[in-house]
Amino acid sequence: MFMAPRNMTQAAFFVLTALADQPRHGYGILREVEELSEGAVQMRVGTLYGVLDRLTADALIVLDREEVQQGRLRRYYRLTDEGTAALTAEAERLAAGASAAKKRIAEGRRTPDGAPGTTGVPGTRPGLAGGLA
Amino acid sequence: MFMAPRNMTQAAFFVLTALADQPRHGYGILREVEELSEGAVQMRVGTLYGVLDRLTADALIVLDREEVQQGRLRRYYRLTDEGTAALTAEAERLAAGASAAKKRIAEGRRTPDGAPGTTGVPGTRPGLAGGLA
DNA sequence: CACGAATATATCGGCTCCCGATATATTCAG
DNA sequence: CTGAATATATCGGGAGCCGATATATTCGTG
Repeated sequence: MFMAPRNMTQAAFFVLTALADQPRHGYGILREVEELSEGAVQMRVGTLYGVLDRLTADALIVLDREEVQQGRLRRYYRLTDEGTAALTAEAERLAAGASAAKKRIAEGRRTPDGAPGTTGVPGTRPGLAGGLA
Repeated sequence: MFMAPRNMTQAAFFVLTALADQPRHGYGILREVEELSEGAVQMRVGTLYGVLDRLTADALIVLDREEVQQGRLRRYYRLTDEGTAALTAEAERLAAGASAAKKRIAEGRRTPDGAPGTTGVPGTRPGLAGGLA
């Protein structure tokens, strides 16, 4: 039976993003996530391997190859087609959610003396998929 | 000392978004989240009250008023200024993350025969705050 | 009138998942 | 030799989401 894909966690999202352009190994993912988020996201080692296991189990990533560089093992992972699709969908969902939030904040900022709660005329509801999906 | 705000959960984000334009009560938040996400997000009752408690404890929302409509109690919550700021910041973070992911997906889609792994020339790194923050 | 659905509140146990700490091993700089 | 960086992995605690459950009123249907 088909398992409904539960919401992707933020950690999983950033791991997939780090792997989007090329295969990377665990420690490299850690550095790349920090770099692409400009230091905003600092994923912990303890978080990474759990995420890696789950993404592998869900077939969103696969073990690409294993290399030995200067005596140190490097285990490279890469996105599957399914992983790329999932990342793309998640990116659109995030963008849509962010867009919807911004619109609503702007709505709430309008003159608070206009009989709040009584009118409620939505007219055009923004919604999530506003020009994105 | 300043508490570093731990990452906002998706449930918290959607509750704040639902409250962004006007105060709402618990059950109304549930319906509004489902509506604004076009059915994509169906928050559970068990999730809601935990989120509401945490957001209240973090002073991102406050109890606005209590009404009795047709014998049923309605407990309305509204955003605080801090809550609006947090939601705005989170919306920008989500948009930036989504944007970064899309760019990287596009990068990975380029001709895969160009000596992968050896070059690694970053050139212009997109980063998260690409024209957003 | 009885029943179910919708409205509206709230709690609890289980499960998933993130984080801090910890462990192991090699390379390189001081 | 020592410490930092690189690189792997595991474990326990705690936070947070979900399903189930409970209570109570209103309204529509039979």
